[in-house]
Amino acid sequence: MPRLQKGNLALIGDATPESAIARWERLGFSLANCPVRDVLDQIGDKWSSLILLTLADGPQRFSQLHRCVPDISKRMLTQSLRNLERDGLLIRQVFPTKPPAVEYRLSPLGQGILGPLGALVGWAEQHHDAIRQARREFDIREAELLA
Amino acid sequence: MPRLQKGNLALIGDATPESAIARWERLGFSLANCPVRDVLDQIGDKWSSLILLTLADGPQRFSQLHRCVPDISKRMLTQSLRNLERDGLLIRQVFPTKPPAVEYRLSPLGQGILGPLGALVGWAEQHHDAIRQARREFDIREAELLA
DNA sequence: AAGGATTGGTCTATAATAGAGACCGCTGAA
DNA sequence: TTCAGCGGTCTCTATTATAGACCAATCCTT
Repeated sequence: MPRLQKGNLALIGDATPESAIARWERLGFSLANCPVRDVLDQIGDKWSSLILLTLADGPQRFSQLHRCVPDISKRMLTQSLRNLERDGLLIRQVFPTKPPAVEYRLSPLGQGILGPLGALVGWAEQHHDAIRQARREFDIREAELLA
Repeated sequence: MPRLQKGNLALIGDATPESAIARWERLGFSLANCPVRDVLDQIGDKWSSLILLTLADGPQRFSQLHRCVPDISKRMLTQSLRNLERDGLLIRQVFPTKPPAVEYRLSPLGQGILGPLGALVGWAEQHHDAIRQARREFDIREAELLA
């Protein structure tokens, strides 16, 4: 149920002349067709980006991935792999050996996302210290307010 | 509780000569100090990236943001803003008017993440159709298996 | 030949998290 | 007076994640 009704639209944009909705539309986030929410919500979850980065080094089998991403449960690994496969970012290939071996590897689409994803990871690494210091300072300020 | 004990470490790396742990270390994901998990888990949640992108256009007040990000609840908006503020990505400024006005704006750090984040959004926009088609095909294949 | 480990998962029970929406004191406008 | 908006907080419920048992088949060790 959308919280933003027609009746409110006229009221939007009190600080900027351009309305919020118009700004979203201009940026391509038309709610019904928003790549940010539709794509980033998937790969932005707790495990997907980790899996993609792990597969960057080459194909891996299920149990290998389970060991490579240490804290993930089998259930979440299965689920994340299914989502990534559904989005076409990786390919699941079953070898009919006994017992069957299952290999996961990046699709061309999945290879393609490594660029932007790597840039974000690079940024995170580069500013990790600054972020952690900001957290420490915030927590100190918060503790002072309670005291 | 980590699922990866010392006892298992010797068993890792059956397909590749390099062990999984060594690979993680080489990539900088030292578990205790992993920027991917420590940073991307925060900004990779459902709302934070949306908020950052909204603030890219300029400072916004609480209620403006609430209208700009249509489906978010006040609770989650407060929480997301607090997290982003704690990480030093945005600045919360209270104007002592009556009633007080609260303005949120990107910090220099927050401005900096717009680059990598924008690259990822750009990628998402560019490949949105391919992803949606992959999903359709996956769902069709799945339905066929059930039939 | 028995016991254990490994394969790729599924299933259930429980813990953590997200969301809906009521509520708050205060102010300005109708 | 009554209503809307401000910037939230609070509670209750619904959704989601996690831990961990379990599975059948196959191998290796003893």
